[in-house]
Amino acid sequence: MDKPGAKGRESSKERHRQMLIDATAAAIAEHGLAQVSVSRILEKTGLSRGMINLHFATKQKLLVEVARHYSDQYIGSWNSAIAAAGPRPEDRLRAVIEADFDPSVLNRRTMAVWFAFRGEAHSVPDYMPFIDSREARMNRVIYGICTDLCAQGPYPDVDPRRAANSFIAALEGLWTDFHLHPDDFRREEAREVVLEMARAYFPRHFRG
Amino acid sequence: MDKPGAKGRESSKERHRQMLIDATAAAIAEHGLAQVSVSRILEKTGLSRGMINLHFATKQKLLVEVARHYSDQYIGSWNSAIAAAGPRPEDRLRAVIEADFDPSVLNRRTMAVWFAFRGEAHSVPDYMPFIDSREARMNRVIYGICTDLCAQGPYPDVDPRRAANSFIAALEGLWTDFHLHPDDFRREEAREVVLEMARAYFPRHFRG
Amino acid sequence: MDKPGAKGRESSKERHRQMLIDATAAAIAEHGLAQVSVSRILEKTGLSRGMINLHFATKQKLLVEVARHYSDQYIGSWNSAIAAAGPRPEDRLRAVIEADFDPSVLNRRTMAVWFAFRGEAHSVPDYMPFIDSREARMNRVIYGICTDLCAQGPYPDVDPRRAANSFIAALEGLWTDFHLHPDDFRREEAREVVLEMARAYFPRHFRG
Amino acid sequence: MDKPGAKGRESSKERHRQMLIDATAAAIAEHGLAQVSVSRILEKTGLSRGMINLHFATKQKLLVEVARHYSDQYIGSWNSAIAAAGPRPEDRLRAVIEADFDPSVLNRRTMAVWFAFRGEAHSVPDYMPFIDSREARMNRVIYGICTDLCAQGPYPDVDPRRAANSFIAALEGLWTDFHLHPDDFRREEAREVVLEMARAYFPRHFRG
DNA sequence: GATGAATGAGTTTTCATTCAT
DNA sequence: GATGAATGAAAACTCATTCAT
Repeated sequence: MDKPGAKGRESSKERHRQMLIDATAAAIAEHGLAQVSVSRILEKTGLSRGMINLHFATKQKLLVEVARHYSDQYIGSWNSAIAAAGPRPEDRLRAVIEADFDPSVLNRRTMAVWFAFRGEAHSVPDYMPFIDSREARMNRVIYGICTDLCAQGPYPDVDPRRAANSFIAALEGLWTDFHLHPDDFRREEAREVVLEMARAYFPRHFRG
Repeated sequence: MDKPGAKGRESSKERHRQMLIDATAAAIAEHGLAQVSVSRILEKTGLSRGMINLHFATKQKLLVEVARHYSDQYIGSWNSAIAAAGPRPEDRLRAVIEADFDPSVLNRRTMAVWFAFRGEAHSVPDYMPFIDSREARMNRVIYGICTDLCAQGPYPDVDPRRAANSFIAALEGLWTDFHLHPDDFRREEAREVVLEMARAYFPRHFRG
Repeated sequence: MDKPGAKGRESSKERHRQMLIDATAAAIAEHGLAQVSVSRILEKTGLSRGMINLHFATKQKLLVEVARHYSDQYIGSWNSAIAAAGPRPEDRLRAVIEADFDPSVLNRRTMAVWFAFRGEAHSVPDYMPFIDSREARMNRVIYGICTDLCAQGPYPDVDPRRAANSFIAALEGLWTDFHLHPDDFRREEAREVVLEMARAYFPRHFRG
Repeated sequence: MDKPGAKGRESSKERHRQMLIDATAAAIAEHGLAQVSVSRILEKTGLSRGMINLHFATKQKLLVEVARHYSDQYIGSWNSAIAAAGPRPEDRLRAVIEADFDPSVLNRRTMAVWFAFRGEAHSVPDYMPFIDSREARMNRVIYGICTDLCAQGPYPDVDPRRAANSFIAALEGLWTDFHLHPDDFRREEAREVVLEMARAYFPRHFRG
């Protein structure tokens, strides 16, 4: 169908694209978004100067693709985790916590990228969709879980909306903690913190 | 003691310094840290080109002073809130929550500055002390509160360390929420979210 | 072996590099080293602003390359002159004198460059090697010549070390004379001055 | 005649003037003429920023005054040396040599200043008179000495004009040697080099 | 598709000079 | 006379982008 060699070229194109996205994330983690330059990205790849403009037209569009890439990856692993968890709300909450602290997501580079784009989200609106996607998804799923838990209660004093918000905020805050102090962060302890929150709100579901 | 006129000059010097810090914060909020340039800062002040280098030597040092300024301000208002709260742990926790959601701290510009510097904290280590100061203070105070509450319990299922971490994380996460969606943020509701957490952990202190 | 077109690009790169070195020397001669600016260099070439940083990274490194260039050129013509002179010390001394007063070396621009870098040699140590190379070479060769002449003497009153130093100093001093008063300088007369010195020290070799 | 205190002010004015000239020379020696800035001069004196413009109107005029100062000083010590030497040409030549190698003249700072201004002499014509003054004076005096020596000869092979030029050039060249390698320079040996030249030209006067 | 030399707008910084105090 | 904050032109350098090869 394609000309001979076309597939090889196609895949080298895709490979270059991916190299550039990885190198950009690395450069953000190493130098900070404000100090990322085309040269710094390229020196991590060995590719030629024109490459970014060839594949992404502008540096700014490459940055947007980086945001998209990490967002997609996060959403993907989240979806898998939820899908694998089964229907019980307590299992789903555990899955969500697990997913958020998984090293494939919660690692230095990913957090560096995530926090970098958040810092600029208002001034570069192109980044917003990829930041929002996390928030939206989380909101929906965790609110659903809390509603289910309350329904199975009785937890007369728990408002599912507020409980959901506190879980979301705590997960968010623990990411921040990791980002700022990755060396002191204890992943298992962080999970326990959120599970203990769950126990405080929903003792019947999380042992009581 | 001063030469005549020295006072007028002195105070205008200090005024200009402050103008530059304010303008820089405004520029960060408006354009993002990566897009802040000397020109953009100055056009907000009407001051002359050499001014930043005269007062701060370099743009980078001005940025550090901005970080310092917002950190100092935050710590100051926190300290006042705690000091005013009296000894009871439940009052102190309420004061802390109140302080963190006070519009003098939780507003667009301050959050923009806060999140901007966090994004670069690893690549520009000069920012770290001013970011860390918040974490350290919070940790100490909130852990103290939780310890007191547990001591006055009985809350056999609550670990004060973990409870403290979840409060810290939730406060942090709600700041993030404000930063990303200031238009949707409901300040009063956010306070309620944290108070409901408090009620879940410490029902006897926060009414049950 | 090269990609098509690479050769054309390559050679134009080298040509631009050379243009910048030439233009810098011209600017030094015209404005003085202290007044040489990137703009002044570029306006002599018609090249674009980024060119100096592209080819030399910094203006300072370009200046070092200018020093290297003139040093290399001087050493080269000196070596040829010595090589062509044959073994007899009187011929070699004549060749050395000839080389030092040759218009390819002793001309306004070259002297301007030479004296400019000497003026800064202590404060910009990068210049030193290129200034020293002249001194070292001269010392070695002229001392050798004087030793040979003395050996073929008898010149009981001549110390070859001192004679060599006086020739070196005189050649140096006549360069200075040219540099300061190029319009009054008489090249042929300058040669005669040194030859008469030679005759005073070594009458048997330089006719008596 | 003056108001009381006027003399004190007068002399403080003169003292400041002199401090600035000294500091400028020090800055030239330390940083090179091209790197001398008003700030660098002032930080050596502790004087206030406006001082240079107050005393010399512009930095450029201060530099000219530095050139004048060192020229005046050189000419002065030369004149004393000649005046003290008596009428005999061989004594006068000895005095001239002595004067040129005297540490009050031949020292790092003075040479740094001297060579710095020479480097810029063509591009800043204001420096020229102070550089030329040395050449002119030397020429006249040394030519006179050589003429006298020849007249008292017989030195049938010596042309007094050329002999004079070679002495001037050698003195010049030995200054250059000192400037470039002050650590290796042996003052006494340098004097001997010139005296041996004298002996070669004028054996009857300089013992043979 | 790929390269990397070239461009030039825009950046930060320096610095001689001015001038209100 | 003396001060030093302020100015703004000009400096060096950075860098995303272009485009001939």
